[in-house]
Amino acid sequence: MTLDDKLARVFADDLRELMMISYIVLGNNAVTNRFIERTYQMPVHAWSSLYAIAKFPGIRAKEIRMIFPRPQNTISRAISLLESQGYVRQEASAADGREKRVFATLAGVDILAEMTNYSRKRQAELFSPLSEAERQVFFDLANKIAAGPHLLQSDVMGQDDSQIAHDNVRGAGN
Amino acid sequence: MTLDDKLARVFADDLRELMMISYIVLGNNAVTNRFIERTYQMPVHAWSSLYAIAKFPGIRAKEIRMIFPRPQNTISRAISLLESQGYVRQEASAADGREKRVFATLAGVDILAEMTNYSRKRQAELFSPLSEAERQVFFDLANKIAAGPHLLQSDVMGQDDSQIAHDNVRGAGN
DNA sequence: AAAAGATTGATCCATTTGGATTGATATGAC
DNA sequence: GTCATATCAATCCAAATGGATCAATCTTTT
Repeated sequence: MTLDDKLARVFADDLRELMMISYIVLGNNAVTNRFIERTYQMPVHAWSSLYAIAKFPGIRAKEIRMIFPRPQNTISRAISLLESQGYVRQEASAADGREKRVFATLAGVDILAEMTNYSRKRQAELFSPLSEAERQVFFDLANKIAAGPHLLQSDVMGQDDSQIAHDNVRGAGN
Repeated sequence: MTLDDKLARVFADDLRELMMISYIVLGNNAVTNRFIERTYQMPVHAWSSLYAIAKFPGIRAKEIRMIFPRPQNTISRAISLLESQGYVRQEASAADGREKRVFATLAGVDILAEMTNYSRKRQAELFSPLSEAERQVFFDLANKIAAGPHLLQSDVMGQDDSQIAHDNVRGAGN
C-alpha cells in the first residue's frame, strides 16, 4: 500500500475530521513556523502576539493568551522578546497595578506589516484549492465550531484545570 | 472592548481563515494533549503513532511521519517509548536492512481502542455545532485543502528543506 | 566492483516548552 | 481594617522539541 493510500484510509475512518484538521494545521505550521523563525528571528508565538498587540493597542497579556490559546508563560516570554527587539513597549496599567498594557512601536508596526503580507500570500496559497464561495462556506462552518462551547472546555476529556479555558461564551445561545 | 469583541474582530480580518483554523486546532490540542498525557502517560505523538501502527501493521517510521507531519526524531522516540511500554514491537525489514517494520501488540491494540473511544467522543463534542450535512461539507472542503499541492510545499514561504515535505502528490491533477 | 551519493532510523545537544511556583496587587469576607 | 482568596504576569526547572549528525544499509555511477 502506498503512502497516499494510507493517507486516504486515515481520512476515511472514524476519526477523519480530527485527523484532517490536525493534518492541515500541523502541516501548515511546519512550513510557517520555520519561515518566521528563520526570517525574523522570533518564534511564531511572538508574531501572533505582535499581531494582537498591533490590532488592539494596550491589550493585556491575558487577553492575547485567549485569542491564541497558548499557555500563559509562552505569551509572557513572547512579549519580553518583542520588547527586547524594540517591537513593543509595556506600560503599567493605571486601573490595575498587576496588569501591563502592551503597545506596538513603529518598528513593530513596520515589521508586522511585512510579516502579514507574507501570511496573506500564504493563506491564499493554502486555500487556493477552494473557490471563493467554498472558502466562505468553510470559514462559516469553522466559525460555528469555534463558537461552540466545547472547543476549550471538554466534557469527555475531563475537567479542564488548564490555563487555556476561559469564560469565553462566544455563540452561547446560538 | 471585551474579549469576545476582540476575537470577533480577529475572525473578521484579512487573515481570518488562518486564524480560525489555528484557533480551533490549538484549542483542541490543549484539551486533548493534556488528557492523553495525564491519562495514558504518553505524549500525543505516541498515540498518533500507535494509531498508525495498529491501522497499518508493519508500517515504517518514515511513513508514520508523513501521515502525521512531525519531525523524524519525534516519531523515532514515540516508537521507542511505545516499545518500552509494550504496546508495539519492531522487526527488521527483510527487504531493506535500514528499515524496521512496526506492529502493535495485543496490549497496544487494547489501549488504542480505549483511546480511540475517547477521541471519537471528543470529535463528536467538537463538531456538535454542525449538522451531519454540514460536517460532511466541512470535511470535503478540508480534504480539498489537504490534497492541494501547497500544504507542505510553499512557494511564498521559501524553499522547504525541512524533513516534513515529501513527494506526496495527493490530488495532483485534480 | 569500488566509490560516491542517498536513505533509514537513532542519537546528540542546545533551545523551547509548559506546568508549577512566586511575588505583587486586587477583591471579598468578616 | 485585617485576613483569606483570587488574579496578573514573571520566573523556575524538569521534560520535550527539533535541527543536525551519525552509523548502517542500499542505490547509482563509472
